[in-house]
Amino acid sequence: MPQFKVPDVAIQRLSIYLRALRKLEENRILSSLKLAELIGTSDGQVRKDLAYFGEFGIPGQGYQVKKLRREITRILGLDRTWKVALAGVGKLGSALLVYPGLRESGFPIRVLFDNDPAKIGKVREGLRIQSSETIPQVVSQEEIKIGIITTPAEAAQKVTNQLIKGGVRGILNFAPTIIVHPSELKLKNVDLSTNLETLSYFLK
Amino acid sequence: MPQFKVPDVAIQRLSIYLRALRKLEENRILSSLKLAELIGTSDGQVRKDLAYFGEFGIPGQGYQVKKLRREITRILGLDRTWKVALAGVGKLGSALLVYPGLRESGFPIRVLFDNDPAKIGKVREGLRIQSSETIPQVVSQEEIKIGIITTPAEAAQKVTNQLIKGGVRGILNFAPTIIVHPSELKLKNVDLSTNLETLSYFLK
DNA sequence: TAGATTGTTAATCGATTAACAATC
DNA sequence: TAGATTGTTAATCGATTAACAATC
Repeated sequence: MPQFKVPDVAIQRLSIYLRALRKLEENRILSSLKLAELIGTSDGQVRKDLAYFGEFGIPGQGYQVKKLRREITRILGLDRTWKVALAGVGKLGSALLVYPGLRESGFPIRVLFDNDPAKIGKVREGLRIQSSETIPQVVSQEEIKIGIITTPAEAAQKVTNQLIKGGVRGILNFAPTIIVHPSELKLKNVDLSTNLETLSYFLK
Repeated sequence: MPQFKVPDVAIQRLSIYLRALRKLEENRILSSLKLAELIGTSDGQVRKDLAYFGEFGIPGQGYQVKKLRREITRILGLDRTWKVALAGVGKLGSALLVYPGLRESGFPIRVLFDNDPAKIGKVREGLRIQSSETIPQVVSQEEIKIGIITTPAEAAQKVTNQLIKGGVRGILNFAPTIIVHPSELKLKNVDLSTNLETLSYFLK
């Protein structure tokens, strides 16, 4: 593992390389160029991204799919399960809850929070919806490190603070708002309206 | 409007500036530094982003909220409505369909497509689900320029090709797969698993 | 006028691309 | 050995930050 900082975009590409590798025959060998073509980047970019973490290929030959898959899985920390807390069980939250992809990729949702009294106590997918007030205790007790926020924009900041209090270190935020946070927290925003507005600009 | 290329990230920030401006009193004047603080960037960055498109401030004073709001709205092409086609009416697609934010921000979903015979013909939110086979005709007839893809990964490429055939020029893709596309198409990927896997790396 | 803040240029930083010696 | 492809260094490109003259 490198001491220096690896750019965020490089990590994102590792995740995409891994997705491509999963579709390939285990015993196959492929070159950086072939892998690059599969995902629409350059061979140099592939080698550069991998070089941050070590030497995984054979000069003159290429990379063994099985080995590369295993290495990237390890680099990304995907050789384990990360329990997830979901805050905000509205339409979008419910969609994520029943989406099998989360569990399949090792990020099972294990606790649900909402601040609507009408929802608290209800059971969804076998999980009881709990009051947002209890976030710090529950999250800390369950040793959850990742949160997904699907609350309305107004609630996102408070929920973030509570998740942090409970020991969460990474958050995926779907609420369309800027969240103030300490640098120790890794926050990724998934911003629907910003994406659409960017499209609008380019179509104009 | 500038002839040269404006970086994608700058456009994204304009969208975020606009969101902050919408919350402020119309007649207020604020400095680039104040705006920057609201969204967590630097004053220089704000001025640089705006400078791509013109001069909107008063030296020594700052920016009038009302005017800046209007200008950014115009720059992003948000002074109109963009009809949207939704392909894939599963859990995620349904969540987006009932999400009021899309209509409110000027991107109303107007046509639904799915390739599941059990769904075709059903009505959701007043819209009849149509066969994916009819995408080119329907999209072209309705003059739709933006598509949202919430199909399984396997269907995304075909649906993209059909949307392009119908005249769509911008796509927001939620399917976890690489989509091959001509450079005339503006494609934005919203990739849940890549986001989570990036979190995993940083928490490890 | 003095103080504040813009618009813009120059300096810095960081990521991507090109190129090639080393290696199988 | 000849051909292919890696790992890595140097060159290029592009975006961010710093700094300041112009302006209200």
